[in-house]
Amino acid sequence: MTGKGNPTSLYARGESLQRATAILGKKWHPLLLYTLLTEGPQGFNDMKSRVDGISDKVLSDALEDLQDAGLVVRDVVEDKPVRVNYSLTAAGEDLEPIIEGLLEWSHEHLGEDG
Amino acid sequence: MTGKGNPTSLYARGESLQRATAILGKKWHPLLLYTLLTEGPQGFNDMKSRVDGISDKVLSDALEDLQDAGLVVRDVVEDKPVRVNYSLTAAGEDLEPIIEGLLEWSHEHLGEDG
DNA sequence: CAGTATCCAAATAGATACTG
DNA sequence: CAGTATCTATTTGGATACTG
Repeated sequence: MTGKGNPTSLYARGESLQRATAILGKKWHPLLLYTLLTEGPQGFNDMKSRVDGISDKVLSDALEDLQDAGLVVRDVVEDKPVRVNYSLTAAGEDLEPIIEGLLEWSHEHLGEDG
Repeated sequence: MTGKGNPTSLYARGESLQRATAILGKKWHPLLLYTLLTEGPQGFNDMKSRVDGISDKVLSDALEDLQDAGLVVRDVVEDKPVRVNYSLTAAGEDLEPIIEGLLEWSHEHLGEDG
């Protein structure tokens, strides 16, 4: 019980929590981050083929969002054809234990299969 | 690197992740859980006054959703007026380390204030 | 290969008023 | 105290087609 009896700090924590879950709560974001964590830096189509069911537009939007949030970096390799590489920032990598925890919690309490 | 080179297991993990974040990604859920974690079991209006900016309807919907997910239990104490008490299930309590991790991550990477 | 442009459907959240 | 009923606004996600 960390903040017992202190509504102000509860409020401040609420803002932090909401800023964090505004990212992890997007439908595809955790999975995209997890893909980068486990499969390493990769291109647009690599991610698309690994993340089952995502469309071009949604993947594009999601990656942009993750860049804006500072979790992912995009770098363009000027070849022909152009290659683009997505990888995690330190902030993105620091989510690993949280994502693993989520996975474990999900298995324990929501079951292995849907 | 746990699932390297195995798209099938990555896919299975994706489903687990999405079931977990379908809960934690709702705007108010993590904060409601955190309130129950730090302030203990409490009534509807207690939660409402602690969670800044939430409306009756949204709180009501959220609590129902958390019950359906098996994270929160609601019990009615038949007094006059009726008292209702919300508390966490074991599954709800097991989210504590994850929520703390999220909070810590948020402070480190998103800053203390907005 | 790596996306954009449109257009559309569904899901969430919020304001306001009312109830036992 | 503990909600429900409406109605609306906003945010996401998705299908399809096209581009350098």
